[in-house]
Amino acid sequence: MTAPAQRSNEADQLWQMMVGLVWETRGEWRRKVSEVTGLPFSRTRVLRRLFDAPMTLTQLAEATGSDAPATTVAVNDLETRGLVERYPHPENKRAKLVSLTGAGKQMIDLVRRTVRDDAPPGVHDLSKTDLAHLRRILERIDRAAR
Amino acid sequence: MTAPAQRSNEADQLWQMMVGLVWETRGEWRRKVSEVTGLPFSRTRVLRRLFDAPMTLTQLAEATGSDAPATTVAVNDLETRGLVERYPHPENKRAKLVSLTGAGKQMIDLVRRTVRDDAPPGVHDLSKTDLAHLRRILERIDRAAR
DNA sequence: AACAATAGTTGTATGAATACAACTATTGGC
DNA sequence: GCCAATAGTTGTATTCATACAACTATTGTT
Repeated sequence: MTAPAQRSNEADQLWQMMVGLVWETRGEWRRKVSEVTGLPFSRTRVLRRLFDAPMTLTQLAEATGSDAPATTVAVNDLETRGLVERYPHPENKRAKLVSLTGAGKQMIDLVRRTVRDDAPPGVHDLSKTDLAHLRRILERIDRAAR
Repeated sequence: MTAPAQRSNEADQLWQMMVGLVWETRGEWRRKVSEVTGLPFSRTRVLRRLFDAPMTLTQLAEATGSDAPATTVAVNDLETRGLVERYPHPENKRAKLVSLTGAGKQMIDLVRRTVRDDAPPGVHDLSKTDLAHLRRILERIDRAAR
């Protein structure tokens, strides 16, 4: 028995809804991001992860949900394009740290500035108070996610 | 000038927060859906769109953001698997309507039941009233998105 | 010193998504 | 009846994403 049990509490169920809603609109967005950056989408995923701090290849692989070889290839590509650089890990000669170059950071900024994806109609139709509720709730979730 | 203007109103901004939150966690989800259904992900996208009502191929292509040939292939595949069926459009002999079979509906139910990827901690921590707010709001957005 | 585990690289294979050209069948306007 | 537009199909080519095997270099343990 796979026993679905009833882990289906309100929170998970709502999360599901949210994922579903967002997901439906992602195709377009991905396309735009690729168009603006001139990069395959998986590359920008890597860039995003590096925005806050440098990471080792292994950490990157973990963070992006891909494996080590794929990560190496992605970083090679990004390095060739001058968006990222590798340097030796200070404490572990096996490992390498990957960090964004200035150009890499600019690339992310570019995406954030230009690929504003518009909210679907339903969001625009929300009342002022509902928007306020939504903001408060999302901020709370966001804070907990860090 | 591309004139970004300030369409960046509250709604769009909140939407982007939502996307950001969901996107960061999207990791396993797609994989799980494919695993549970045994279908390429793009197929389940088609199924989802058909859940509410039958559509012509052209409408489907529009709704999924792919082109006509890709849609034909997807529908062929789904039809072979018995998840979907084509029948003639009552008013237009050129067009065909595609609708879910019983098995197709069950497939979507299956996904909804089994692939609930867990809500991040922040969601679980919300108060009862915030959960209620969130549900009401998401339902409203969802209804408008159809 | 020997050995298992970790970190990264290279190469290859496969499946998925996407795009395009070229075709048939039907429709509606003229 | 003629012709452009619409709806769908077939086939092909390309790029992406993903997974795996096999390898080198370093580390830490014993």
